[in-house]
Amino acid sequence: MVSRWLDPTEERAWRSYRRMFTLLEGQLSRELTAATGLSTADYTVLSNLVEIEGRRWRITALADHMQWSQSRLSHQIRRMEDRGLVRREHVDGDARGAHVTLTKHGLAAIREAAPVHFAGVRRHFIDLLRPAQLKTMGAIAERVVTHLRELDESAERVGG
Amino acid sequence: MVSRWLDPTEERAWRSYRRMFTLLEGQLSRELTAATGLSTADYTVLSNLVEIEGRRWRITALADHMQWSQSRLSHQIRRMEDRGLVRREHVDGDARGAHVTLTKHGLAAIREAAPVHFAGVRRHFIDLLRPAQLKTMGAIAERVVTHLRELDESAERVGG
DNA sequence: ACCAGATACATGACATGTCAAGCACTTTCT
DNA sequence: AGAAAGTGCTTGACATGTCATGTATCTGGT
Repeated sequence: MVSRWLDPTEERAWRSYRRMFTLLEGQLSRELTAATGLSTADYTVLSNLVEIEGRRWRITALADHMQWSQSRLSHQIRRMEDRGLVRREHVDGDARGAHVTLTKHGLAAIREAAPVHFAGVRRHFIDLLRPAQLKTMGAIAERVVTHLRELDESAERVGG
Repeated sequence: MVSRWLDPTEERAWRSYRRMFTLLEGQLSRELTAATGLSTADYTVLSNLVEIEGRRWRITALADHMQWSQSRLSHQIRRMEDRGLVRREHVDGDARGAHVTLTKHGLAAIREAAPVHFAGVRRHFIDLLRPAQLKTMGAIAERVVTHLRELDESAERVGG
């Protein structure tokens, strides 16, 4: 047998967490796409764009912020640009750089999609949980995120 | 502004949960691949195969169990078969069907990979949390999973 | 026995992600 | 100023996932 490196409570936490993620991700993504034609990736990019001053990001900064690889974002933006959701603009003072901004179409799309998205998050996650559970969920996730960030930083100091 | 469909506690729970997943998934997957050459998908398939009597699954049953689409599993198995990790076998009494089983190589691979995987899960997740948090994590995930299953079942009754 | 569906699985076309490399421009150091 | 190294972004090749469809087989009703 290969298992038994986790005790029952641990195994339950881990397995059900994984299963939750898979199912939840699928459900939200299906609902969003059915209602708006946007993929989760589209939605994430648009929602990041709409949430800042000027609605304009440097590509690398946005990739960092989203924890996406720079190349992933570059591909994604190309596809979204092809569909008229976003636009690249040149950056004053750095001819290498590029800004991404929303087009009118992109702005309309995110405004239509956001309620759908939040309704799903509420219905399939938030509203199922008691306030204390929500707090604990936040605490758990922040603990793990902090740990992984520290790991990443110390790896950077060592590796390069 | 588009946000404000979630209050601060809700938003913290949701956002940090998403961020946790992204980072954790990435970390575990990198560690596993670096140490063993297996992808997370490979690992999941192998670990499901090794955990049952006879180490043999019908493809559809395995796909169901893993919550994967049948076609996804079919593609995955083809690739793993090419690398000698699994093998398809015909099923007595149903010429349409196919079993998947581990090869010797696949069995060796999962035995080598499992400790690596569990060590990562421990280090980057389980051991960061207090017992009460683990319990709550389990309860949260089970609540969500139950809800999504019910949703799915009622959709099946209506849709098809 | 026969035919109309159901089932089990595979496959092709296409969307998306990763990794390594390529380009063009900038900065730094002398 | 000029070369080396760094930055910001794109790109191509390839791995992986989805969706629709294809193919073979099986089942149930007549």
